[in-house]
Amino acid sequence: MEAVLRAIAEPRRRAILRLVSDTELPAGSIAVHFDVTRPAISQHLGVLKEAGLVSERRDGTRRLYRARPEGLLEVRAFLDEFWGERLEALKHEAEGEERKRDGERHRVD
Amino acid sequence: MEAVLRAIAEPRRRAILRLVSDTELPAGSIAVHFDVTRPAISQHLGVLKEAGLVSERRDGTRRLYRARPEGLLEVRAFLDEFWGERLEALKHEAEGEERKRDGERHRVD
DNA sequence: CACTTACGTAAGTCTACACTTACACTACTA
DNA sequence: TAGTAGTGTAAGTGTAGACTTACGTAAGTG
Repeated sequence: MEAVLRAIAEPRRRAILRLVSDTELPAGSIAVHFDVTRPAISQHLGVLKEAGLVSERRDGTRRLYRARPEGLLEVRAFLDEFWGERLEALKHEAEGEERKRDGERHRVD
Repeated sequence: MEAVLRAIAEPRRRAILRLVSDTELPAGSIAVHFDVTRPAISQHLGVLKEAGLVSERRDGTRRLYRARPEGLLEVRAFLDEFWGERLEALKHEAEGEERKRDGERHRVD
């Protein structure tokens, strides 16, 4: 739980997660999207993997990374734990407000 | 968003949030639950307030804190953003597994 | 007006961490 | 086998942050 939260608290790591959320990518391809060095990204990937937020698969000399949505389940559980019902209510309120304001259609789960 | 995640990444601050999740408490009463000094807790409360996760109300010399569930909406939104449907599916799977395993009844939202 | 209560804030310390450069390693290729 | 591509790891640096003690401050109380 703590590892997951600390992992996603870092903006660069959230960006990495977005990159591999629906595509499997080698470390190098991920690194080129950022203005920090490749080893820095490698370390971020290590943190994400340690937290269970990405999986690693080897293909020759490359290492392919992909997001592991299950890793976020405990965060979801934390949110539901003591604020579940209240958050649900607030979410629907917010969506209602938004609908009123801009007429956009929203998913209601 | 980042402020919120950084705030809840710290275990002590999550504990504080639990304390004031359904009760309004003065800073001192919160501090006695922990083995760190009162100023440390005061600083944690400052971080939580800055992140919008607690509200502060003054009553004489005391400051009463209460959790602000709305502060977690953006985290909820982050989870839904690119993993919404997948997480939903996984959650129901997990609940199904649990039900099979221990026979407990679970809320299905 | 002193004094106390209930706090926040300042300043300093120690550790965690995001980053860098340099190096090691593994798999493939001529 | 030598060389190259793709990557992790080691070691060092600078900064953020969680903590401490000491002090400041606003609101009640004799």
